[in-house]
Amino acid sequence: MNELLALDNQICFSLYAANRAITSRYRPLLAELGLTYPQYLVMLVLWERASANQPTRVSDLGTRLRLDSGTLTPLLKRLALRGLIHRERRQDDERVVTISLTDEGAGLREQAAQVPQKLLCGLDVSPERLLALRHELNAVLKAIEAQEVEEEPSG
Amino acid sequence: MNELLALDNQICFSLYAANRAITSRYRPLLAELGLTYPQYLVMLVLWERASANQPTRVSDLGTRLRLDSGTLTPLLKRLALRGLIHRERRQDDERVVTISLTDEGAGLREQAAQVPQKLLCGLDVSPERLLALRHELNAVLKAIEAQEVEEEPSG
DNA sequence: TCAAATTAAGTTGTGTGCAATATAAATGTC
DNA sequence: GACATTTATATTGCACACAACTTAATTTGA
Repeated sequence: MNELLALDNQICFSLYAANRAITSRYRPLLAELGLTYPQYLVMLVLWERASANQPTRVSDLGTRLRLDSGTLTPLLKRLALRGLIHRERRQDDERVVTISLTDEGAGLREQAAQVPQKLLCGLDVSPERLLALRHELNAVLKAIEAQEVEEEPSG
Repeated sequence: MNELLALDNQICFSLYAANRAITSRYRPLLAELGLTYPQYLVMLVLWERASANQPTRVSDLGTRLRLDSGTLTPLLKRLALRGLIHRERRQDDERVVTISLTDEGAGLREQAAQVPQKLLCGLDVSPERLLALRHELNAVLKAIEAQEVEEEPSG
């Protein structure tokens, strides 16, 4: 009876289960917008950067979302197929693909603005508590990522 | 600049990123055992139930891990192929498949017992803080799942 | 008792994640 | 200026997740 191995004592399982549970709450709301959850995250980044007039490369999305091209390339192709974004090779550096919003993609933001409230209302956890949880998660994320840099001192 | 839509203000993104970050820390440790992360979770449940002499059905794993047969069936086939488990249709109810550990599967527990410590040491977050985070995550998970039952009162 | 409903697991198809590798363009170096 | 190195993205292959559907066995109930 190794207590350390008990499923309920694994922080990783709590994260795993909570993440999937939250995602499953988003799914029907995002389906109304015709988006999957990772596609929604990509759109959030694009909306954010567009309103700051920042052009966005595939690698910018990767850095922000911690995703590589193996995930992003097909996802972006689907968003392009849906008419929400443009993918364009940059003239002065043909290695780079620039992602920009179409009018439809930019317009979708208004509908998306409803999503966070819709999700929170009906969830029996106070906003303060969620805020605290978010801060804790970010701290753990930071600690893990700091460790990764530490272990690859390939400078 | 809709603050509600800012990526950094999305609890869901913190969960998503932290979950993948933690999982990526597990990956090399579990690779030594020849397990993926979801396979590890299944083994945790099997070890736990075996030490309590509880037989385990596919649906027991599904309930505990919140996974359906579409995920579990192929995963369990891979574990069986690896020689860690047996899959057997129950005699008295042929709809049910019982999962049991092979000797090798049971023996793997000793190696797995090293995993949690290995993961925690090197992570610059205090155990107390992780414990608090786990409790918070479980509370949110419970709130979400309570809501699901509430919305499907199909009794 | 026997057809309808329910239950348990399996199958199929789509969309991630991620490792490994490939391709092509730019950069650095001699 | 030719060649090795680096950089940015794309491709391939595998393993989840999950919705939708199928199959087969059991239970229910008129």
